[in-house]
Amino acid sequence: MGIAERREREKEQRRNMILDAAERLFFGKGAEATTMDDVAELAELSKGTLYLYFKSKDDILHAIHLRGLTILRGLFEEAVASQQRGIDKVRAIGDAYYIFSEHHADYFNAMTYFEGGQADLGDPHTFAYQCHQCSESVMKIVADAVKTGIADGTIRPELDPMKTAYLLWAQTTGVIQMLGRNGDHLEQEHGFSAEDLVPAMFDFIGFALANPAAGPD
Amino acid sequence: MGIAERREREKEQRRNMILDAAERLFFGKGAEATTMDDVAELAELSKGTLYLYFKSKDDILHAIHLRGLTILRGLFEEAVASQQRGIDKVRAIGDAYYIFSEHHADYFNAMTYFEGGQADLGDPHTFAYQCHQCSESVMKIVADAVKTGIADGTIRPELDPMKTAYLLWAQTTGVIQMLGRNGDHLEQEHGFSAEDLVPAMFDFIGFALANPAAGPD
DNA sequence: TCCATCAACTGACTCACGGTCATTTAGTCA
DNA sequence: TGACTAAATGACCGTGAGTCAGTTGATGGA
Repeated sequence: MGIAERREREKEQRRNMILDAAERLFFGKGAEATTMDDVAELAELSKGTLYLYFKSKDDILHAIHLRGLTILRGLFEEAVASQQRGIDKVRAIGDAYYIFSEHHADYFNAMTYFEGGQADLGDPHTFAYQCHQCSESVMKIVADAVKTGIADGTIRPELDPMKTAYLLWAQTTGVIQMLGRNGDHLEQEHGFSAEDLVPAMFDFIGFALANPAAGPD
Repeated sequence: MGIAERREREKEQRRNMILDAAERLFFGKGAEATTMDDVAELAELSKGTLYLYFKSKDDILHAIHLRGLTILRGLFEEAVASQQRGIDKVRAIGDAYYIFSEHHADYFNAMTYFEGGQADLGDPHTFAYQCHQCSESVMKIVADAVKTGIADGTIRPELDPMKTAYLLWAQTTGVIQMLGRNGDHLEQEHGFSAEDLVPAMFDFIGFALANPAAGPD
């Protein structure tokens, strides 16, 4: 009876073991430098087997991306629940993002990996599609926080919530991405670090969102 | 006498012809989908010859990136010269960036191509190094504009010019990059386009920079 | 005019890697 | 026990970046 279910469970477990192996390698020496043979060896499987569980190397990367997004969504949900005023919710989301960028730096980099690669919407079974869905739901959390802020008067009413959510997301991602690439250089050339820049960015965003008609913080 | 100089000139010309060919292909069907053999064929050279002029495919991409940066720097210099007040200079830079993103969309994408690839500082002969130098000089233009704005009271004095320059750059790049990836999706899913979002972002930045102690715009 | 030199150029080759598929292994059930 | 099928294998393929031993042709001296 339960055989099909057990098989399903085992399949899921194996998929996760492959992901664990891939993660260790990708996070250790970079996704680019890791071959599918490397992953297969660490996972103690043949390369062919990997392709029974994932469509491609990119699919694995998307699966890891999805893990990161899922963690992030959880943090965002907590952040939103922890505050009352809309502007504070957005700020808390920002802080959560920052914490995520420190505690899960590897996921950040994985989430950054995809160059200009268009994810093909088509097949809902790819992890790329699930990533898309998940990041859409993350955007919704941010947009709702902005909406709350507009309703309670703490955020400028002329802002469009969804547009603002995407702006915040893209801006923040851009900064984090830049830090990953140039962080070391910035530190030794200009004397400021990621730990300086990210909070500065959030202050920045606070200024852009705050409704001047509202009372002080 | 002039032979060495002529050789030098011809070498530069040939390098540019290779770049022209590479650009046409990269811009036409994407850098990823273009092979070095494609470039060689269009340039009417053998593949081996390409490697006499460029260290690698990435080196060619960096050279194209450099072309884009050079154009951009010119636009930024004009923008800065066209305004008196610091805040207006920054705004003009933003507009110039936007114009660049429309009129030279291909360069934008090329500039975006580099995933998380650390440019090796080491060799000053690589185009990656020159790109780094050039974007450093672009940052300096932005930082100087911010500095001017702080001096004339139009920009919040507590901002660090260089830090702010990098923030503006990274945020803007993040937004443009996101638009390149998700632009179509945003349009048909949420009903707003790149043409809506980019100006919105600049307004955003205006709010974050403006010195409330200064008079109205 | 002829030859030595050397930079520019060539293209067949290597090698690494993502992805495939015919075949083998092992678990399940009548 | 044998038939059936899902899971796994690893030799193999195609592609594309990068290499290098050899060729070409302009230059400049004798």
